[in-house]
Amino acid sequence: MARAKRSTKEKLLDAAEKRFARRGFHGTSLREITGEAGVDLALVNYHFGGKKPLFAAVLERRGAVLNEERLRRLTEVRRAAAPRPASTEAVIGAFFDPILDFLAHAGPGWHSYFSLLAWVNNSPEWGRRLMSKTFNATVREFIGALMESLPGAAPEDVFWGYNFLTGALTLSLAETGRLDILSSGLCRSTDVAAIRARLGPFVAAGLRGLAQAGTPRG
Amino acid sequence: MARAKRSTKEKLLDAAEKRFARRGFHGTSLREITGEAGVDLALVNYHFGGKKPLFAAVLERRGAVLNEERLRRLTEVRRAAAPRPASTEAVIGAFFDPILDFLAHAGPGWHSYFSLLAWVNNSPEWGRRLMSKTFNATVREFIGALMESLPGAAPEDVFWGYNFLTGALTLSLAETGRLDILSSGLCRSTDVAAIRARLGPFVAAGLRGLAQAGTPRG
DNA sequence: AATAGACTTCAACGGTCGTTCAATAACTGG
DNA sequence: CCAGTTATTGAACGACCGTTGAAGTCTATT
Repeated sequence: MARAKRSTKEKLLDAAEKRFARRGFHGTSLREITGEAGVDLALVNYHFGGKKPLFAAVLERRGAVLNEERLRRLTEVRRAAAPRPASTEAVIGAFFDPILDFLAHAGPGWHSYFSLLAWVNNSPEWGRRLMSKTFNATVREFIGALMESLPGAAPEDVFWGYNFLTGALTLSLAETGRLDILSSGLCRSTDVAAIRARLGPFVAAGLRGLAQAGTPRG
Repeated sequence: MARAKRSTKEKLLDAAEKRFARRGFHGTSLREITGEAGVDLALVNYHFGGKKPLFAAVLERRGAVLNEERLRRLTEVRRAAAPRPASTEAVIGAFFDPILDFLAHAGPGWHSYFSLLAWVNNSPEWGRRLMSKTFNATVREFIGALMESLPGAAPEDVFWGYNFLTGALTLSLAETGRLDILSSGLCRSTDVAAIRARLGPFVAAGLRGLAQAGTPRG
């Protein structure tokens, strides 16, 4: 075994990530989490200080990794295009591809994490504070890059475009299985390659369409 | 008072709709709901048979109204375009406009309902069964109409396009307030007119882009 | 080996949950 | 007005919740 033993904290984070992703914050009990982690109930409070801090820690752990990778790719596509601004497609790729790469090649933890992220992003209860705290700085960078890639587009249109973009991404990550039923099995919610092939073109075309439709208005 | 007194069932549905929309199924207690409704706790079980049946009834009540209005408009745009298929924009309008009209001109109940719908749609726990039961028949009609409006598009692309479309809609309905923060107040999550002006153009362009990008693949 | 500190265990606390049931009240058709 | 149904009340049930504190174990340093 080359792998070091997982610490108690990591066991708890992994188990919490998995359970929170499936049933949300209120639908998951600490006894479920500690049971799955094989760890005593009281250790949640010892290591994290409570249920809510544990939830926040789950979101933060991979969120930091995701932010770093996204910014790395954004810098890359910007440098490749300099001195012109990066294209809309390239910016979108830097935003989506880290997620899709982690989903395709990393462990099942990322699967749960993105499912949880989809849940949080649509939650009025958590979406505002928690998402903003972890992701706002990075997202603002990307929105800025999108504005540069769409000269003449109204800022409001780009903000709303980002909202639609992340909504489309979010529902794809939630893996509710509904698309499977709707398409009678033709499409599968878990098909990362299918998302990769389609989500980018969809939102790039959407953003351009929105920018063009919006310009004459202003 | 021209309005008839609300029945106990309606009071419970209204209160449950409001509370479930804000904190989800597990985050809302029956005592909260009955307290807000001003009725006795035991009446939930008397009238609905339990918490889960109440939740399903909340989803079903306005879902039936929404389905009816959507299908009415779909029939209308199809007849107006006959014998040619309805345009992608017209089909999308028949799908979105009932929601936006209810939001803009009907009572606050619809507001809570759509927020709840956004929550359910992204939930792995409820999204599959409950959404499918109430909405699949109608949604299949719309997907069929979208396919007719995009001749040559691969069915898989249209199914995925619908997934992105409904994801973008869903996040807009969730009203998490995150867009307000991201845009420093420039955009407001609750601005129905802003959604109406942008969501249609965005997804129409996205669907066309997806269909065009997909065709050479097949 | 002794000691200090970090970690883990166990049992229990008060509180809230969804649900149930017998009783009472309100309504309705005769 | 009465009988029979429907609706409402109030209290209570057992189960599970998040959190706590005291006691025990492990680890590293002296």
